[in-house]
Amino acid sequence: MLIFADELYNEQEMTEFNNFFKSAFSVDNVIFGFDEGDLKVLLIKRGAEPFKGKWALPGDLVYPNEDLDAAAGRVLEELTGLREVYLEQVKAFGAVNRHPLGRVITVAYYSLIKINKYVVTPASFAQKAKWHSIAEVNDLAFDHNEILNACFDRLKQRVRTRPLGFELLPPKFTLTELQHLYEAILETELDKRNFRKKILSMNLLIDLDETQEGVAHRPAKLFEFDRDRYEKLVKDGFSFELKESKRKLVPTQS
Amino acid sequence: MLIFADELYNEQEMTEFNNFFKSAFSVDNVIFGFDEGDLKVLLIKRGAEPFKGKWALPGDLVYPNEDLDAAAGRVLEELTGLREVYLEQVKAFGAVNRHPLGRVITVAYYSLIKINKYVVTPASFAQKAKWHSIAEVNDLAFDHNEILNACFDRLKQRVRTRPLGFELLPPKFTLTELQHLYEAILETELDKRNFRKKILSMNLLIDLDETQEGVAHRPAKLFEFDRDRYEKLVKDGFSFELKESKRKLVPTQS
DNA sequence: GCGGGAGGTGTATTTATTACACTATTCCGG
DNA sequence: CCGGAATAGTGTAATAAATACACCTCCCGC
Repeated sequence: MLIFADELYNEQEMTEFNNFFKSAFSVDNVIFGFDEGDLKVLLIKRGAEPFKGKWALPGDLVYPNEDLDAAAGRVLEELTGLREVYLEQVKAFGAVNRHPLGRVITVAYYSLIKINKYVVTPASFAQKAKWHSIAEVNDLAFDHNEILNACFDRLKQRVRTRPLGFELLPPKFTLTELQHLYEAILETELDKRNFRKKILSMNLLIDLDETQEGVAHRPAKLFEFDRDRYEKLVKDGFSFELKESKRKLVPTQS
Repeated sequence: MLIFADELYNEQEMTEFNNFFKSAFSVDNVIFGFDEGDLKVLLIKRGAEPFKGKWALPGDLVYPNEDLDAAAGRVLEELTGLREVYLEQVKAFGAVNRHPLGRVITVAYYSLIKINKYVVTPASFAQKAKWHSIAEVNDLAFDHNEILNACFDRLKQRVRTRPLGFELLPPKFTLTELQHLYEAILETELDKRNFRKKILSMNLLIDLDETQEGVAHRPAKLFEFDRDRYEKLVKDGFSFELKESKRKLVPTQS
């Protein structure tokens, strides 16, 4: 059977196809948070087969009248109560045998949330949700390790070129906290002076003229992300797009 | 009905789900080629409703026992006869109404082929396949404009950081041809001297000590992509990964 | 042999990245 | 109230990368 081109997508083919081929699509959401200097991911312990007892990414089948992005947002909201957070699709995973019970293609998303805003939801599954340090995650259900890695890689890439870090921090933060966040995401150490120079040169931080309280040392200044200015820059066509320095294959245009 | 977490993915739910919700998934493939100084994309004229007579990306439903990537490869091979070409998944498109006849989630891929290797296949649909200059594509069927744009953006991004251009050129090429290719992909002009300096500093080109023939001017030297060296570099952990220069948010590590 | 046409080449300037170490401020305990 | 612990905060010099820019070369065909 060749379904192709002209034949593709006409009604009869589609019905036929559906009749002999049961399938479903789902979304899986890698929910990132940042706490205690560690990048974390929210996992759910499976209470049923397959993979009963294993940790898995939160996910769900996509509803008939639901856009793909909406499904990912719903998973997030049902689990955390949060809406309007940063959410980005990464890619689809569709190996034939990725799901032991049937053919399920899943689309992976990641989201960035302020972990202190996360409230344990009353839903029954919530008690089985738990934050895991990204370094300590191992052996997830299904192909979820692969999905997690893909999402983490995407986050690493994004964070270098767009001011995403702020999505993971409370509204007021210190430069050191911000640096630790970047270090956790990039899995590397950064030079303090260079980091500050770079971040401040973006002009996207508002100096609140406030300082930390309750610390046993010189308190750090607090900053706020200037979302308005960021959005204005983006709207005016200012690009936070990819430029690279070393080993670049093509000269950057001026 | 809440299908979630614990409940998610068990057999009963999946069967139920399938019974009341007919759906399908497909792949669409943006096939890029380069000819006459222009970046081209291979489109198919639809011979049936919906969108009869409109140009569309080649695509197909994913077969039951076929990995997602394999489906994309099959679409490419059926259309062009080519295997083992560069093929990369970009993302999934899953708006509820993206397909007028039902719920179809599609996963977009792009591939890079040497256009002169493309042979018109004997299949019936082949006569309706045609290369279009990317600048002249407009008003495709379904959401295929959006898909094309996403794939083109991804290609632009990739070509800056990985030596992909060679996939689109014949085995032997001149530096000017290579530059024109990059210009077509990046939609910008590049400085000849800087481009050559950069490309040659990669050390991924083999100078064949041959020259063009049959041109009415000084013939250019021919080069070949050093695939072995490239693969060795990748294997040895040399990274062609993203680095950016201007407006970078985080200092690059040494 | 000369005119057309693309091929090929180098340097100086500007900008970005990196490396690097000490002083400042606050809290706390003795 | 003094000293120590702990983190905050700051600048400059060296290196590396990106950019801008113009002329001579070579081959063909007439």
